[in-house]
Amino acid sequence: MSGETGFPFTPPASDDGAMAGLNQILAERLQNAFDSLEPGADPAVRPSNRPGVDFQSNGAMALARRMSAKPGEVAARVVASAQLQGICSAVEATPQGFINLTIEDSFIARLLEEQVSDPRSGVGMVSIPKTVVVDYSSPNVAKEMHAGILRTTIIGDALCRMLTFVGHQVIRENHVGDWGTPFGMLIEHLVDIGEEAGAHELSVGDLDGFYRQARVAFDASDDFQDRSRRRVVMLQSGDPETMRLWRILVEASLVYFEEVYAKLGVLLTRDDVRGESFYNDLLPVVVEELDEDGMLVESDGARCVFLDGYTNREGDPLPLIVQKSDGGYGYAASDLACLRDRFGRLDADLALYVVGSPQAQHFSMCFQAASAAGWIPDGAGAYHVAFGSVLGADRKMFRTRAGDTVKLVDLLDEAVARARASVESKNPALGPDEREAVARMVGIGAVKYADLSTDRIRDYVFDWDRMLAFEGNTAPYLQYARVRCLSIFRRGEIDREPYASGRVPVVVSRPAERALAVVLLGFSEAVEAVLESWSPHKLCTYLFDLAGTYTTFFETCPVLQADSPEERDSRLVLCAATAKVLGRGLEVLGIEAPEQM
RNA sequence: GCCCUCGUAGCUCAGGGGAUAGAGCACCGGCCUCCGGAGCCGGGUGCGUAGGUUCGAAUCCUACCGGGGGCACCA
Repeated sequence: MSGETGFPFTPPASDDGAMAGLNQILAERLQNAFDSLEPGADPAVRPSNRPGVDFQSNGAMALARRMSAKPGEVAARVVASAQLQGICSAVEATPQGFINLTIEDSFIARLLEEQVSDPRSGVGMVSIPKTVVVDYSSPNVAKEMHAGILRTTIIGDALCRMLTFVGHQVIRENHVGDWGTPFGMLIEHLVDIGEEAGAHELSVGDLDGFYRQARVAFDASDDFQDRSRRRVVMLQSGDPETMRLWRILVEASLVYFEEVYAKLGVLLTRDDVRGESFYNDLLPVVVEELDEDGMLVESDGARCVFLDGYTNREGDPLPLIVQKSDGGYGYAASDLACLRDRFGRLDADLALYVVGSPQAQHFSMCFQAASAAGWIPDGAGAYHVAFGSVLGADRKMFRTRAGDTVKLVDLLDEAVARARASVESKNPALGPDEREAVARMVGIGAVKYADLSTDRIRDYVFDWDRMLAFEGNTAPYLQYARVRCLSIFRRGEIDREPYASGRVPVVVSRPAERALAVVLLGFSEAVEAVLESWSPHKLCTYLFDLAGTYTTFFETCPVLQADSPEERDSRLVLCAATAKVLGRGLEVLGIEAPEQM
């Protein structure tokens, strides 16, 4: 399996004995009943929006068609043989063939007690951990990290966290651009301004300034161009002095990257850096193996792989250029070497590429070529986790008012500054240290969540006011909802621990309590949904729904002033459980959540 | 020209074969001496167009329209 079409990978969750979601429990129970009519028939269990109904099974209608029977009768037969005692308080087969399922209150309560007792809030560990390589972020050495690097970094990081959470072995790969023809120019510029000045320039974080100056010198001087070209040759031949200068550039950039990653709060470290230079020695091997397989065709002096289904503007076959006519290697060679390395040396089961959608064709071709070359073993696969562009309010590429690309550090600093102002005005009682910490969590969280909460394939519109709002599907809203859950314990001077450990009985009687419990039980399935499609926004949608359901509960069900101690305790469990799920959900998205704000 | 992708309420977005398509913002009206008002309730002529598949289509297929992107040696 490869390419960007088709089902990406075996979904990792729920393949073990850990707690199953309600949906899954019902599906399993109904499966037997469906099997007795037609083995393997899909019960098609879905959440229901009918009043008083929790789930519905839609499988009887399709089955009735195949059996040439009446849908209502098939549904009735399923209902008659399904083992739902103790799980459902009401099961109704409608004449159209819907099966409406209402969960028994006590069953909900019992499951919730189990979930609360589980430190993982019901999200299981996979029984067969896979090795998943996640390629993300990939900034360029000696180039400023701009806002465009945000999406790959944030989405990739969230996926890494979730894969790790469910038990996979995750290998983060930061495919830093540290090699290629621009380095001739950059090194010569370093020589011109002196190493000390160069190091200073790079250390203050004005990487674009350095790059731009080099570019200007390159464009202005034939002599500089010649030197640059010669320098590229020296770099590629491993000239020691050139390599020393190159390392200065790389080192300065890596230090800078780590600063930005720390500010952003992502998992990437220096150990995850595997730049293009790493694959340098593998490029000739890639060419050789492709050649041995008879896959290489010379075209206009370049050595190419031609794949079915790809044509250029003229309708002629489009090559994947592995080796350019000048003997240099194209970036396809680098990505092919990368694939070969990840499935060969790293023994990956899955390689994810969190890269913008403009590169879809490139990856599609690379995956297909690597597959044809036999570098992707059976059962393994590569998948392009594509995403759309970040747009400004004008619907064009996100830029500063002056039209420049936005520096990532500036963007993050502004997010924190805006969050600080917001937190300051809304809770002046916070001490300065705490206020700063909260501002950081809220500001950075808002930026991340804005990026994660919409379908990654779409372009998204960057809007400070919307992402930092305390209303709507935002990080601050979720963080605040969690704070409200926690503040009840503080207000009541109640130790949270017993309520968050499953030792306190849960009773769901009021509709709002019941609704909240049912949503809480959907957490594991929300995580699964993300990993089935590499779409973090599905977890965001779930968390937003949870927060909204909690708010309704909070409005209609007094906790500290409940009618009885049992009711109060049960409601405290609901609060604790909501706080846990919100906290964990944000955590696996890579977003921190404060205790107070 | 070919390929990919997106098009859902005024705006920003969920929903991706199932019953009456949802949320936030904005706008209008109402509520609350109550655990954090950063609240709650009510208010809507909306699935780009046209066909097709299906018992059933916002969802799948085809064509078209509109936006974005890609299409030979930059990565």
